[in-house]
Amino acid sequence: MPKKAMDGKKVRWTRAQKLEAKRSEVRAQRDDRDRGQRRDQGAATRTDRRDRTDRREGAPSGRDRYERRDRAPRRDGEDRGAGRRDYAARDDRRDYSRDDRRSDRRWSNDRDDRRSTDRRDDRGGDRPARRSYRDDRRPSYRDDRRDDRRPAYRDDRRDDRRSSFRDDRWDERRDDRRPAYRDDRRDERRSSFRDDRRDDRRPAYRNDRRDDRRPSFRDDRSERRDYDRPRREDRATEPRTAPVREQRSAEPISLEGNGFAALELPEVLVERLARDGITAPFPIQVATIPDALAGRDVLGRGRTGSGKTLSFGLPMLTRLAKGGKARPGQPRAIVLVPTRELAMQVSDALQPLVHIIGLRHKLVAGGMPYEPQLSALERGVDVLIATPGRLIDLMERGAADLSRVEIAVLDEADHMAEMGFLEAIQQILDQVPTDGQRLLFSATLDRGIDTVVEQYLTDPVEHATDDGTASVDTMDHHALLIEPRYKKAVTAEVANRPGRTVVFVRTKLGADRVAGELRDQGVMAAALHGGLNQSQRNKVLGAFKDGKVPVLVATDVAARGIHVDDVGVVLQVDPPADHKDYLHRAGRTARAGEKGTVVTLALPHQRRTMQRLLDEAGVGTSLQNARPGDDVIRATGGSTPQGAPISEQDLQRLISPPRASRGGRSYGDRGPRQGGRGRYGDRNRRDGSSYGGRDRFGRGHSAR
DNA sequence: AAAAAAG
Repeated sequence: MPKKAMDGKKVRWTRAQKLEAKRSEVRAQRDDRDRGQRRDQGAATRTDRRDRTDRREGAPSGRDRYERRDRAPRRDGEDRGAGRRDYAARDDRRDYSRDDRRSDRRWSNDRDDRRSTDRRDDRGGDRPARRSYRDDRRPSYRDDRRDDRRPAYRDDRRDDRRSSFRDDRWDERRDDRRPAYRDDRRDERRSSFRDDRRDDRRPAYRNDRRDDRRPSFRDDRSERRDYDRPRREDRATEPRTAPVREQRSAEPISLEGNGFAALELPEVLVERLARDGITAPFPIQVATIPDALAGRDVLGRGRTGSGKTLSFGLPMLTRLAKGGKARPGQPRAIVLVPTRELAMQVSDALQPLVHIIGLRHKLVAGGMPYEPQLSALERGVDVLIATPGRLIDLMERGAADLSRVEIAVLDEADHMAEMGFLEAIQQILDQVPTDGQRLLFSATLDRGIDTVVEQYLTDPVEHATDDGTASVDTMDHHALLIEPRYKKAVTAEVANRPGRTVVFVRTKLGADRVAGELRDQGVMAAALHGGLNQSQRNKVLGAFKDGKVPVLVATDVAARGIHVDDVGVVLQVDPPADHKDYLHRAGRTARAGEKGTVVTLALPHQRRTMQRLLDEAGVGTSLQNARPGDDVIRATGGSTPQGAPISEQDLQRLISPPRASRGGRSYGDRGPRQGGRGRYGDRNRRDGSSYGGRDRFGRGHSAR
């Protein structure tokens, strides 16, 4: 790590940075032993990387040079945020307000222009010029970014990963008490893969596809398989006026008075939206679309359900359609989202628009087969909608090269800026050309989001369509103080209501447990959490969207972005961790102008935390005592459940109807099918039993 | 402290 001083400048570090440098050195030595002479290569690469960053962030002022040096170790260290934090914490910089910094950044970018201008005479220094993607600029990027850099990354990471892997296995070998669910997950995953591939189901799908879809996109779809289901359901629930196909082509669509047309979006897009009954843009769309169309970096805040997907989707597609063609392995835009469900939703929402404007998109996320994603990339894809893990994976495989990304979008950015995610996001965004457009959307604009904003956004326009607190006018908030012994009963009463209910719990185990308890009391409920394999997740979510399962018991996987209409009540069985989480969870109801109720349960020992949380969230309510049967609960529409216990098998039968039944049936005709479990009953039962095992385990705990 | 994201 002392190699860092290689550029000849004297380096001043804070203590923390020295420490980190020391650690890195130790790591490097260890790597040395492992890898022999590769080290040199790696060192050279590091310099390279730094060089590039300097170009982006560089500014001639002494202060800024200091800052750069100050930050340098970050690039090599594990924690890339560390340098910046230190910097922010330094006494002598306390007066250096955020605004100042921002204007500095703008300045530095101007300088960036000048540098390029020096190299190339024909470029103006103003933003539009900088934003253009010209062929002759590219080679320089490629030089910087490719070849020698990537291997270095790969080595680093692989090393880390390998060691952690080793530990894992080691643990397993000597430890019989290994966490149950880890094992479960691995099993499930494996079996799901096998299922995916083995596939006697495939023929049925293919028929299905041939029926109602145009052949030109068949390629793109060939991987759908399991993911097919929720997609359709999305489409069915998403625009409430879900038009039937024939209706669409029937009458010409008038763009008269169409709010989207007024935003100067291409007619094809406006028309396509109108066909789904989307003619009036939401406030956040009105606010952000013009700026995004103009190519500016946008920082958008809006409650989930406020239409953020279109806010970035429309301008993104419009700008992409204006020119250029995706080259193999080089997407022109990336949309990063924190969860797979969200990725699928975004992909679905954009799909008709992407296609109608003549572009190609691809969903790239974990838990899905690689091959379709690889081949789509190879063919060339304009928009990549991705979760960070798989995208990085593909980058490392050399399948995705981000050096020609013109537009980068971060959805639910506050979540992405959290510990553990941030690093991945940085790794990805570091690969994206610095002069591209960046759009950042989130329900809240803090939680360390500024790190990302400062690092990657240039002179962003900020649009917020609400004040960031809970909206009291469309949402009723109840906070109930209950005794522990009533918790189960109150939960069931609130959940036992007509319409959809989302129940939030803190842990995965808790989700399984509560869902089980609800079913025991005769309330049809299913758990959704990250411990389920992808196909289970899809099935559960699909069944919930279908209305087959009215109660979804979820961890915070579902807190953000999951878009289901008509969720009347959000019930928080476990209080959220902080007021942001409260708002995110609450955002699952009262979507798109509808009414909704948020009920939060708190136990006596949680009373004070809970009240503080309510205040912070800006919900104007306070805790009230409640027991089963109280009026408060009646007021939410809940009632004491009377039904007979629902078994695990009943649930499974409901959420994963026999596969064979799907072949040849049309869109609208997808109720539960009579006639038993069919040929694949066995498969279902096998899935179910592994799930049930965990469930019982969880319930056992709850008896305590 | 938990959850999410790569197998």
